[in-house]
Formats: sequence, structure tokens, C-alpha cells
Amino acid sequence: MKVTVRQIESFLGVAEAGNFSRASRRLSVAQPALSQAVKDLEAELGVRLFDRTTRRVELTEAGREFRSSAGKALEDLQLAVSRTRDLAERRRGRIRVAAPPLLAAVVLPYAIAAFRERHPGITVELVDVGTEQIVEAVVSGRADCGLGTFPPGEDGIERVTLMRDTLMLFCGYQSPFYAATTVRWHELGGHPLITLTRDSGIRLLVEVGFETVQLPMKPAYEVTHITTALALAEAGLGISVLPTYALVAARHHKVAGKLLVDPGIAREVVLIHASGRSVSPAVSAFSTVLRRYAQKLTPRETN
Amino acid sequence: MKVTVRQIESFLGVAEAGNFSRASRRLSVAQPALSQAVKDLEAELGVRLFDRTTRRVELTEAGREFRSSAGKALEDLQLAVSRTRDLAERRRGRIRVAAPPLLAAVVLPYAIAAFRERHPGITVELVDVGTEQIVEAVVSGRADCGLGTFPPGEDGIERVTLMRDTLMLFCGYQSPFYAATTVRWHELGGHPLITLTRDSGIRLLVEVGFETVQLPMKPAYEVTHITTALALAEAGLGISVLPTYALVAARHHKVAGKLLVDPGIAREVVLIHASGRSVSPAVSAFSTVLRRYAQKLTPRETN
DNA sequence: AAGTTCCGATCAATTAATACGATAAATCAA
DNA sequence: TTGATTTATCGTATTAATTGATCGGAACTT
Repeated sequence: MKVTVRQIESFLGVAEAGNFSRASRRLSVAQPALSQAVKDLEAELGVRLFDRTTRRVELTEAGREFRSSAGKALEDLQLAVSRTRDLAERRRGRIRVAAPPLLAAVVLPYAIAAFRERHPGITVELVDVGTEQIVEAVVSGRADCGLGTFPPGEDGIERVTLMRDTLMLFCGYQSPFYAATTVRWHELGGHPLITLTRDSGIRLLVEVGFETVQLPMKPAYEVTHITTALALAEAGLGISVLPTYALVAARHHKVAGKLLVDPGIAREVVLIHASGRSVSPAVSAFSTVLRRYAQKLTPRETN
Repeated sequence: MKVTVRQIESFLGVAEAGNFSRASRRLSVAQPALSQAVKDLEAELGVRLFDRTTRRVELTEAGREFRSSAGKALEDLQLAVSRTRDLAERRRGRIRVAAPPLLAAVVLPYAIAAFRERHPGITVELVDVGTEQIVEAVVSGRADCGLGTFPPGEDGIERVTLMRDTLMLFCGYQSPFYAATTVRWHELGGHPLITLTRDSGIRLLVEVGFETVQLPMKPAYEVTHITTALALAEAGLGISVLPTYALVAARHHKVAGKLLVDPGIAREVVLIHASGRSVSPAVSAFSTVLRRYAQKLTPRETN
């Protein structure tokens, strides 16, 4: 036979109550069960833990010593259990998110704010890597999940679509496009263009767009941040082609976002996590919040 | 259901082995038992502890965290168990012995030395109290056991007879008694007497002896320690009436111990411990050693 | 001192938990 | 694809735990 948690709980209960019957009520077990459990524990330890007559129950010296050490150990164990339950119930945890700079700067702050409100015990860390390293970071375990657009067929990751991200035209109120509902790519010719720098995934898509309508792309300005691009557009210094999620940042600028068609260029923003590894409760909660948040970002202009 | 020690041991075993089958061999259980135990534990915690396929088993993040905290708690628990077993098996412990000064000085040092050889892990403390307070010290719990001679009918104590202690005459080689086998009380008249001080229990018995044969007791010397009395006797300064156990101390002196008869005055030296309270393993071991040691002290001169 | 009242230990029967063996399902390697 | 290996599942048997009833002993009351 071996020492069990129940035996120790029984022992501690009796020691606390100083009385088998009272302890049996507190622990919601039958009194013989306690007698038996304590007896078994004593047999296992080879020593009497209580001096008991039918009227008095008190700890022996061995009992006192065992009570303090075993009681502490049991508390530690229960703490370990309850902390793990906290993980399971999303009261605690940590998420490391790998995201490309633009998403990290534009979408994530709002999403994280919403997430923290729902799950204040879970900390979110941003893993700052370049766009190409996101998959690697997730597969290697340096990040728990990743955001972005990835070519299909990547190995070792699972993907969840967050939103369909369409290229849009952003312009200030001075712009001739300001009144339009939709804008066609070939109309962009001749207007001063504000683009993102070459290391951005968006920039590539914009180049594809211009190529498709066979217009030369001559950036008037090259900026790193979407907000900079929006500020320049607001100031009437040019127009900019940006992803849908720039709308979030555009709320604080006097700029309008117009659907860009012919061709409509879209990509999927997905959340990825390593396949094989189980999804931690924290990540699954984060995924839920992100999906919900992404729905709110879906452009109303498409309807 | 509740978290059990077995579940955690199963979990730790699998985590260590990295493999259910190997762990089942190490833990000497069937493999399905491990599957079940881990499954139950996961259900209890609400979280997956292993990412497992049929080929690979590795800890999840929650599993790693739980492993370190629960593992440590379980170790503490097992340490508590094994330390309590040490108590039971007399590898560890503490005894507080209350004994009157003479017994403490003459008998106990040897007895304790013998005891320490047998039970090196158990420490023996001497509770230094006057003869009258020994019972009280044991009953109150300040001492685990007591030595001495006590009037019958004391309440709340159990007694174990260690030895029958007879008054003997101790004299140096110059003494006319040195060649005798037994000595009678009335022969003592006129010889210079070395006695113990009045606070000794022995002194009382000696006085009883002299009264019985109606001789006046005129101490030539009053000393505190038995060894002093023996030294004086060795120097030929007088004779001394001492208990049997003074023979132990007499081995280092050139003195002889003679049976004193007419009347033979004896008392029982007993070991006492509190009734009601259980006897700790250490005390019972001490009692055993003391009894054995006391047998060796039984005077050969009585035969 | 005798009766009363608690309280822990024990008993017997039921119920729940656990283990085991056999087998199915899944994965990786050749 | 096959073969080997490993985990999960299922049914059965064994073991342990729980329960209610009862016994026996200690302290309090009268």
C-alpha cells in the first residue's frame, strides 16, 4: 500500500478538528472512513500519529512533525493544481505572438487591449521578427502563434483565417477620389503616390497592382509606418494604397478609404500555430478574441 | 474525482521516461494504467499535459509548469513520509530523560553511550530536575521518560522496572571489611562514615539502615558526588554505604563493594513515562537499552 | 458507584476505483 | 504500402473505499 492524498487529508482534517466525528462532517465523509484512513496512514508510516481514547484525540510527537511537513507539502501540491487550473481556465498564462511590423503596429494594439479586458491574467508578448521569420518562430516554439499572410503549403503549422484583407486607396479630402465609392487601378496614374518601404509585404502587392494595369509605379514618398502614410495623405501630399486594416488607423485622420478594383487584390490574414503541439488555453482564447475583432474590421465598403 | 498521488507519480514517470511504455516498466504497472492515470489527471486539471502521438510524447507548457511545481511538492511529501519513517525505525529522534543527579551522573553516561552506539541518530537530552520533580516533568511532557525510585500509586505514569538496587558497603583496601564477603549493618558502628548530602535519596535509605540496627549515624564526611565518596574511601578515610550502581563508578577506584545485610535494604529503579501518551519509538528503544544495561549492573555479590 | 452519553473502532455489504490483458488505431520507417 | 512500435480503448476481475449498524470504552452526572 502507499500513502495517498486522501489519507493525508483525513489526517490533517482530524488533527485540525481534534476529533474524528467533527472532521468527518467537515470533510463530508463517513467517520469510519477517517478511522480507516488514519489507521492505514499510521501503518504506512510505522508510527502512531494520534494518541486517542474515545474521549480525547491529540497528536503524538511524530504526528506533530508529520503534520507540519506533510501539511505544507500538500498545500504546495494543491497550489500547483490550482495554478494549472488557472492556466486551463484562462485566468493566467502567457502568449508570445509573432507578427509583421505593420500588423503589430496597427491591428494588434487594439486587439490586445480587447483581449486584456477579457483575460486580465494573461500576458501578451510581441515577438519582434521580420515577416519571413514568423513561420520559423512559431514552428521552433519561440512564439506560440503568428499573424500574417503566408503562402499555402507551409509545413508544421495550422492556420485559422482571421480576415480577408483587400487593398484600398486612401486619400485626403482634397483628393479628386475623395467623393468616389470605388476606384479602379488605372485611374491612379499620374497621382503622387505614397508607398511603404520595400520590406513590407503590402508594397509587393501594390507593385503587382500597378503591373496588372501596366502603369509605372513612381513613389512620391516612401514611408515605414502606415500612420505616416495616412498623415501624408491627409495633408494632401498624395494618395496611398494600403490594406483594409489601415482603416483602423485612419479613424484618427481625415482620410477616406476607397475600394480598389480592377483588379481587386486581396490576401488572407491568418493566425498560425505549430501543428503537433497542443494549443494552449491562452492562445485559443487569444484566437477567439482576434477572430471577433477581425470581423469588425471587415470593410463595410465591400457591400 | 480528485488528484491522487498515483496520478502525479504516473505523470512524472511518463514525463521522465518520455514514453508511456518505458515508464510503465519503470513504475511496474501496466501501460494502460498510465494512460488512464494521465488522462484522469488531465481531466482533473482541465488541461492537456502531454502532446502525444503514438510516436512522440512531450510535455505541453502547462505540463512543464505542473511538472516542476507538483514534482517538488511530491518530493517534499515523500521526504516528510521518509522522515517520519525514520522516527519509527529509530534512525532519528530525541529523548528527554529526567533523572535524579546520582543516576544521571553514574548510570546514564554509560547507558547513553551504549544507546548512542546502537542508535546514532537519536539525541538524548538530560532534563535536570530535582528528584521530586521527575514525575511532574514526565506527566507534564517536559520529559519523555524519567528514571528513579518512586512511591507506588503515582497517577498518570507507567513504570518499567530496570533493576533492583541494594545498598552496599564500599571500602578501600586498608579497611578491615575489605576481605569480607558480606557485612552486617551493626558492624559499621565506630567506623568513619562517608555519606551523601541530605538531598540525596540514598542518604535517606542509609539513615533507615542505621536506625534499624539502632546505631547513631555520625558522618565523618558529607559529599555530593558518588565518585567523591569512592575516592575518599579509596584513600582510607572511611567507609561509605552506596547503591549497587555505584559499582560502575567503583571500577576506576581501588575500592570493594560488599553486600550489606541485616537488614538488606533495596529499592527498585524504574523507568517511567506518561500513561495516555504513546511511547515514542525512540523512548522504547532507550528503554530496551536501559533494561539490558541494568541487567549487567545487577550485583554478582548477591549470589 | 452506577448509569448515561459520547466517541472511536470494527463489521458486513455495497459501490466505486483501479489494474490488467487483449485489441484497436495511429504513426513513422523502410 | 507494409511492418514495427506505441498509445488508446474495452471488458473483466480485483482491490479499495464508503456506508450504516454495532460494539466497547472513557468521562460526566447523579
